[in-house]
Amino acid sequence: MENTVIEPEHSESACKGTLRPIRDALDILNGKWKLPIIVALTFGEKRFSEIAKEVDGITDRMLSKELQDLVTNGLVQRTVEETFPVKVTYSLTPHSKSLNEVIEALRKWGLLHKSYLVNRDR
Amino acid sequence: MENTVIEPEHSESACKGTLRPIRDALDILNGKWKLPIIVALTFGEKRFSEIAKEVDGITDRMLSKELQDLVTNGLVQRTVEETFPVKVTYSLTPHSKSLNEVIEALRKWGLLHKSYLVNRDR
DNA sequence: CAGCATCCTGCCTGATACTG
DNA sequence: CAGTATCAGGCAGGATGCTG
Repeated sequence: MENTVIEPEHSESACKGTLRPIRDALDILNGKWKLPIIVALTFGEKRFSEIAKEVDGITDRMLSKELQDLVTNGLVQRTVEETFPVKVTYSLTPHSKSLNEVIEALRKWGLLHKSYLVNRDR
Repeated sequence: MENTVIEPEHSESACKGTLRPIRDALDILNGKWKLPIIVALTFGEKRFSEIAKEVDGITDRMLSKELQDLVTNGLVQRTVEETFPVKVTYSLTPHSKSLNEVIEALRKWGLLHKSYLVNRDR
């Protein structure tokens, strides 16, 4: 039988159990750009250059790399239309829609924290 | 609660407006450790070494640095008891409680994503 | 337009040792 | 116990230029 590694009564274990999924999530969403890219795509499918325009300060190199990561992790879909010139569009996958809650929570907290700082430093 | 109306004609502006608070939040919560530290503290105030034990893999140096950041940003409170040896405890500030929603959303998404990967790779 | 190659820099991070 | 000092490595991320 498997060792049951989880003892619910120990708060330390409870803490670590809570931590694991959070670390998992942070590992996928790590870095400065992934969430901003996803947010840009929540407004609809976009082309490479359109995303670059929306996400302030990102370079082509970073955008390229981050998009690859996102595709690999099933968060973004890449579609190539064989026109000329080739038209490549990126869009969110159904699975990435599940990030809405995370994004909304972050957005709200960003606003809250800003107003907190204003009040504190006044 | 009022619907923050999104003007259809300026979808680019709407996107960037949404992006700013998210970038703000990510700037505060950046790095590998800040959220895990905060989560560890949601289970109650803790001493330096206790946090180090809960947050897997963190070094003293990192913990020290990150705690300073968190104190600076008003998310963590540092309390010194002048006993001998000195006892230092860290706890969340009321303001950092507002991160609960973010943390919960991340945790849920971490679990969701893991099950997504399992299904996909099977 | 889409996106990769190259180069470069700073920061994140780790390991070890040390103080009050 | 609660950190800080120092040294060092690696990788994220920025700037620029080039290809199909």
